[in-house]
Amino acid sequence: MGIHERKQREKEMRRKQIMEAAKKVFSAKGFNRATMEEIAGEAELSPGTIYLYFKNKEELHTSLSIDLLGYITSLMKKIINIKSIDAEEKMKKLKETFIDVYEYDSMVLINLFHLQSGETLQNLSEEVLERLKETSANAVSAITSIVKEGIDNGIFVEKHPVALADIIWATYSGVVLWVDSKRLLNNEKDFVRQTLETAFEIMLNGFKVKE
Amino acid sequence: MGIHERKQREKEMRRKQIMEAAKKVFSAKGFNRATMEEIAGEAELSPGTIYLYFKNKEELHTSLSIDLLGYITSLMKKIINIKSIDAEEKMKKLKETFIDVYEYDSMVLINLFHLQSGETLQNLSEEVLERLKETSANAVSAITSIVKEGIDNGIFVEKHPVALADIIWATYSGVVLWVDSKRLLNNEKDFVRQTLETAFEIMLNGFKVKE
Amino acid sequence: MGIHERKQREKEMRRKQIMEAAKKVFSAKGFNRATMEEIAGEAELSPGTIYLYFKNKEELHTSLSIDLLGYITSLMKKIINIKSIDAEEKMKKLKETFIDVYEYDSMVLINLFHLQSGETLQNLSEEVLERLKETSANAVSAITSIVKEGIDNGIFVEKHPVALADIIWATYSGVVLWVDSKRLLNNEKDFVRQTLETAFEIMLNGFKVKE
Amino acid sequence: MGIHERKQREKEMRRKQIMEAAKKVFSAKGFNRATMEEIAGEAELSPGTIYLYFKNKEELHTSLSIDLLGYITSLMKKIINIKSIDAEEKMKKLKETFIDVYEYDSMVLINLFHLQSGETLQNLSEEVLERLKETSANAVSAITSIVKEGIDNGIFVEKHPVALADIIWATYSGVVLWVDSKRLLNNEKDFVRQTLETAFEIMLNGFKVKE
DNA sequence: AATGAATGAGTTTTCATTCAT
DNA sequence: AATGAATGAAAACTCATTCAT
Repeated sequence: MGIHERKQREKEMRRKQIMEAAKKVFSAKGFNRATMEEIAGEAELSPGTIYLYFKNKEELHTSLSIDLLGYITSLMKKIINIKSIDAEEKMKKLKETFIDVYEYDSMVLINLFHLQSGETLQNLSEEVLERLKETSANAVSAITSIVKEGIDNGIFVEKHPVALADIIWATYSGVVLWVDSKRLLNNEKDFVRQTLETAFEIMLNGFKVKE
Repeated sequence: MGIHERKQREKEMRRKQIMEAAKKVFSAKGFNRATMEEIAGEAELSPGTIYLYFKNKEELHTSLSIDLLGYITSLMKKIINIKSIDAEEKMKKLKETFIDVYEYDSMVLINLFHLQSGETLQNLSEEVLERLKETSANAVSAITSIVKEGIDNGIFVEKHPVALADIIWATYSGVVLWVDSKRLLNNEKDFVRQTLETAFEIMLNGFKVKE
Repeated sequence: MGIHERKQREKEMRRKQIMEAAKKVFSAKGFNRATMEEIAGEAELSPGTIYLYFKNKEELHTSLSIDLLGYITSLMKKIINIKSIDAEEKMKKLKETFIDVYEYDSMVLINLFHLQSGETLQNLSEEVLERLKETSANAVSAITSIVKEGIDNGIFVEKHPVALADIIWATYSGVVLWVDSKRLLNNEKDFVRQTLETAFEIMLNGFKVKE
Repeated sequence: MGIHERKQREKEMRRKQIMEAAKKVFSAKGFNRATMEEIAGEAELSPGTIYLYFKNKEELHTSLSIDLLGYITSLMKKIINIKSIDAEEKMKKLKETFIDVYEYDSMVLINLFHLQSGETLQNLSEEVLERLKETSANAVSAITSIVKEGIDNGIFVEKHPVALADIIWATYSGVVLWVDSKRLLNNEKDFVRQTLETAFEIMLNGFKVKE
């Protein structure tokens, strides 16, 4: 391993370290009330250092989302590549993946869905926006390919695959946000898992061609 | 009309006037970048006056959402009370209402769905939080009653009515936010209408008991 | 009683009513955190009405002090006029009066002594300042006359009567403020009475010519 | 000198620089009319910087008082430690010290005595309040030790030493405030020095056991 | 590369006071 | 005389970001 590679790797580790700290603080305080100083403290670095790795607060925040989005997409790609099961089975696995991700990192997932806001998007740099678009498009296209397979095989109703993929994704984000807000408003238990289960069951049922 | 009633009415009009101005400014700038001074200017009032009618910026913002939520609920109640149609028809009308509301006031609707965030909820006064909870519960209970009718009549699958109502609402908010963010990210056209159409069609299909 | 006199009397009563309310609120909140609106509420009047009777907040506050100062002076004058006792006895009665006043209305008395601050004095109108000066001078002159009698009769040491009167007054205010602050700082019991007793005893002892 | 020590020293100097500026502005304008911006300007710093060193306006103000109080106490401790003189002589030196301090920094001294107000005390942080209590207790205890010596040696009357110390301190603050207010009210000359001289003479006379 | 002290623009909010009714 | 809605100036304070070291 050359000296350059080691430097590169160290740099990458420092980035992760900052993101890990940011995740904690954003989760605890929300975007507005989290301060760069606190994130720096959590990462055991100085505020100035964070700016060597991230252009600004907004982009640090968005980076967390992009990361998670990429991770979800990678999981979905694995599902797509399974040869032995059909689209309906893949949809079921998709549902399970969604639930796993929620349970693994609910706060960042919630942030990710909140990112879908004009106010936030307008403040991002061209570059990060580009990365976000790309990662987002990848996620949708992964879902799309599953849906397409279902339509091609005559299992799913004939709707445009992208439209169906959007609906899957929208339902995912909608359920996560909605049930979370019910939890906050009414001190209810966390019903995201059950609600996602039901939502995807209904959706899958709705997708299927009726004989 | 007594003097007291006139005063009361004037007061109510002033509130509306402020909310109208706030709606404009929040829509144009988003919550954070909107300033109370600008809202005051838009309402042709002084900043101090706003504070006679709303405790703070957060609550002014939330009031817009509560209002819209109450409006949606009132529309849903009308649908519920139609005697001549069954639950499936009512669901279709619900979808149409949702689309109408989106087209009538998309910005406030988007705000409403963004309200579902811990950061925002934590800053509200007990009183406004209570009003929000109540209005929100009313909305869900309206949907629930339609769903319940469908289940009772053997048209819809036997799932808990509240769960299904949550899914309807979550899908509504998810689609609105998701398609809006796609529009912002990719400069796409506004596909909310079509996507809602499809989403509700799929959902309705998924709700129905198969013979 | 003519109509004019009745009006006059009503006006005076309204003033008292406002001052009574102001006393409560200033005592509870301190000058800065007391608001005119709260005082108005306490007096069951509107804010505007207060301004018909007092030029501004500062003067309303000062009026309370002037009133109390005038009351103390009237008590002192009674003592002066007692023919049957000598200056030493009068000093003792003075001490008792001071203690009584403290116990009757400690908050206003504390305010009165805090009034001795450049910041406050600079904001008063010429007229109220004049009344304050006059009332204050009356108070000192009452004490002075007792001291003078003592010096003239050879009971008290030969110091200038005004200087001694100042010291009496300063000690009174100093003890009241100091012991009150100790009470606030250390949650001590209220030792003003005992401390005043001792202070005046020491002072009287110090005043007396030694044989 | 290590790098850490130099940093520490620089930090301390910056604090002093801010306090020096604050002293000027508070003296000229009084607490309420002084603005943080003006203090910052006077210190040739930005407003934000002040908040790196002092939590808020209130605490910056109180810090000035605590400093002076600590200084007075250190002077008193020196007096206590003089072996060659008795309590009566020490009391005389105490008086001189009090006068010196007044002449050295009358505005801060006046502020210090005004600090004795519930309104102010209630806004301080636990930490600063603690420091104030401690410094204040030290001051009283210094005086107490002188008084105690006098009582033990049979020179002073048998009163409780703390009570006598309170009276000394109360008289000091009372005279300073009272004479200052007379100066403001009546444009009189500054008679604090003379009045303090007389007050302490009287008090000392009063303290002494009569043969 | 890392630091962290300093910046200073920017905004909410308060409340004494006024004045049309 | 009384009201009380409206005013609007005024200021404390925060915190993302910079840059000299």
